Amino acid sequence: MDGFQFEIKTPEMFNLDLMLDCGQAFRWEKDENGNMRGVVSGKQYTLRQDGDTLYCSCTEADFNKTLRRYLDFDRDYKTITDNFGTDENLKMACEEYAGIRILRQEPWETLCSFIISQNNNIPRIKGIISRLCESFGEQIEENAYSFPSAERLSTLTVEDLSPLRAGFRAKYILDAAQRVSKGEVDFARIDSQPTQYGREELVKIKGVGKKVAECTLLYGFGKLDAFPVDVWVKRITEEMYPNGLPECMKKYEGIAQQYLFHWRRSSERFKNI
DNA sequence: AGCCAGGACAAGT
DNA sequence: ACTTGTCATGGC
Repeated sequence: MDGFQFEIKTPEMFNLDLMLDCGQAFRWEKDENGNMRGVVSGKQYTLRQDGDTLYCSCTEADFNKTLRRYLDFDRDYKTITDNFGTDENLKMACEEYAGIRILRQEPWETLCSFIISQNNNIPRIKGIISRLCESFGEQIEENAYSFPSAERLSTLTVEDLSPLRAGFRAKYILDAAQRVSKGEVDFARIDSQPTQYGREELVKIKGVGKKVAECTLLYGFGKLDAFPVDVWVKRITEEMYPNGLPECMKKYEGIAQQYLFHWRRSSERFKNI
């Protein structure tokens, strides 16, 4: 495969396009060659999966340092999802969406992205985040920008953010930027402490409720027991698990959630045909 | 054209 | 403790 510096055999249960475009991250796009292009930790990457080979635009060292962790490359999803198999619903969901992994994004980008996601649709979420990076991030290539730091955003006003057209969320972004850059919300501590600590800390930010907090903990801190409940997951818990989540989800509620979310959502579209 | 979007918050029972 | 209206904006 030309244009790629490095290739590596993927583990089982690894679907690049699916995991990068399933509502966890909002900055990956398919380029003119059908490759996935996005920015991680201030560097642009182009990736492509053919069967069980992953092609990367970076060196092996760079892959090991950044992407291996970002893509949750070394986790054994086979064992985890096999264990989910004792629950019939979850079993079907895992089969249908096999290959989705939980990304480990940067905490600040994750928090900020999911603040923007509230009461919003994915195409528009992407647009707002894209304008945020173009306006206040650093240009790293011709058409690629880093995600602006909390420190940078903490110096801005809601008027400064008006070009984003983020609506009522602009003031939430600023409150988050200020608290995070001051260290009032301590990411290092959230990272090292149990999930419950992060739940209590993150909701101190204006515009961060339970859902956004759980998403940040799951997709930004790798807390796999975090369990974001949006409208779709709420339907699932009410319809299928009125007496609580099954035992087999324990410690991996967040992974289970990811499969169930897509499964329930696609079954809804099915109704309309 | 209008409904709704991977919610949060404040005010009201 | 639950329910309801409101919040900007624009995708579909």
